[in-house]
Amino acid sequence: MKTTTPLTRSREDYLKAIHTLGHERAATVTELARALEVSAPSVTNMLARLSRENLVSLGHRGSAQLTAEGEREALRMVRRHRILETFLVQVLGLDWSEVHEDAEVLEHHVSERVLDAIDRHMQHPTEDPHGHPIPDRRGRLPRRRLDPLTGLPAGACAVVREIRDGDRRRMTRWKQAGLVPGAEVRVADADEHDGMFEIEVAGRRHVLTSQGLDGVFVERVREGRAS
Amino acid sequence: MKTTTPLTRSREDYLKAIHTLGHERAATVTELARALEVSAPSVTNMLARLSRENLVSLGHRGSAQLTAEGEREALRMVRRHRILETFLVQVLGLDWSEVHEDAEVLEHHVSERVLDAIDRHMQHPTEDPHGHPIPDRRGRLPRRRLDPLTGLPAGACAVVREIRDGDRRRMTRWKQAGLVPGAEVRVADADEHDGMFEIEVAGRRHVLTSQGLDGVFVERVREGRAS
DNA sequence: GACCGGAGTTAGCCGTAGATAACAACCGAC
DNA sequence: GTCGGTTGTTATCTACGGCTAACTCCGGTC
Repeated sequence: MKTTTPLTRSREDYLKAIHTLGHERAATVTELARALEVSAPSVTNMLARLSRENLVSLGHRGSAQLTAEGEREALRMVRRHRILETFLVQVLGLDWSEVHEDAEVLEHHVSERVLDAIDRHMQHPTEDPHGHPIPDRRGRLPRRRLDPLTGLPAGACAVVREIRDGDRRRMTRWKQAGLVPGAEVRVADADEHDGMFEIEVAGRRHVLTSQGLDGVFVERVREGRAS
Repeated sequence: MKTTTPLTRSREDYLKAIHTLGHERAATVTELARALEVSAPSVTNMLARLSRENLVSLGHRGSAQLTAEGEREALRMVRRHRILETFLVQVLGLDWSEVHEDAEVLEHHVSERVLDAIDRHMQHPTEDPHGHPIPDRRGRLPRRRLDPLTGLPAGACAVVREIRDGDRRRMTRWKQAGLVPGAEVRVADADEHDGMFEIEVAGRRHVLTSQGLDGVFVERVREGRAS
């Protein structure tokens, strides 16, 4: 085993992107280029390096899958990112819709020591402000079964569990509507034809398109407590 | 005025080094090479760039002095560094003898927004854990007149004000001896010939060489309160 | 005033990680 | 089965910020 050189920022970004894109499946060059905002040749190039370094294994038509080691590194980054986001919101009082970019930078530069101190300071949180579970030090992540809010039938009740990082404006809108992790929602009306969605959060009604709700994940609840 | 590209990490390091080396005078290539742990040609090279960008002005034999703009940037980095060190110690509970390296990295990567939040969280501290004053947002720094502890005559009393970042082992030793900002010291004996120094801190006596005390700065106090 | 040594510079190289342009390979449609 | 568009690759270039080797330049000493 060679002396492990610390990963560069770029590598860490690629590994994380492959991880989030490739849940169970492999990530293609084009997907990665879009996700990382680089050109396709740059991706091919970097994938070749990561493959040489045994962090990814290349599949059909250049698609990439993480090796065990790559997966470990990716989860390490996910952990760092989520701890930092939680910190920025809980301790520094920043807004959860705007901390993503900062965490994105800091996750690459905070030392293990400082990260641990931050984690300790917050008493080892298990969820970030968007509701995502934080992997433990060994990279283990509780597997949950969540449904996209837009998949629920009219009348269903659920608790919001995760807001998957998307566009900031959308997140702000959701937040204003009360769609934050932990909130109870009732689907008042779901029209499959035109994609209109009427939901009730904390007693208030909101009408949104199902596109506009893409990224909100919930856990269904049996009985409807909201009216 | 051209659209200001943000400085790179390297440039920020050079500016800071020139600032700390060149108190009133210019910094030479060799000094910078040593301080930044790079080769002399690298320094010449970077100084040429910084000069082109109007951040430093070159003097006799390549020596560098900060321009007004360079000075502003350097003080910006000093401010960031000190705020971060204070944060690491006060909020995260890390040890003041070991936070330097972390602050050194983070000062380049923390966004203005996060830095402000940190500053706010600590209620705008004016001194870092080593006693150094923190420049305000406009880069102003209270000018103080401090004396090196080793410059005091036998019998003199003083309050420790600054510990200038040196070697970690030395800092730890000083800390164990009680030589921290705010501590009162009495010089029990100062032998100019052999450089032996006997000091009294918090009632305990310590014998050190004047070399071993280089970096401790104090403010003299008239009457000796310690016995 | 010649010479030596240290300080600085010049020339040319390396690795990282991007980019574009041009080519190849594959897939689906017809 | 051929064609067109999508997808990926190759070749080559760029910028940054390092490096070494080999020079020049300057300040003193003898």
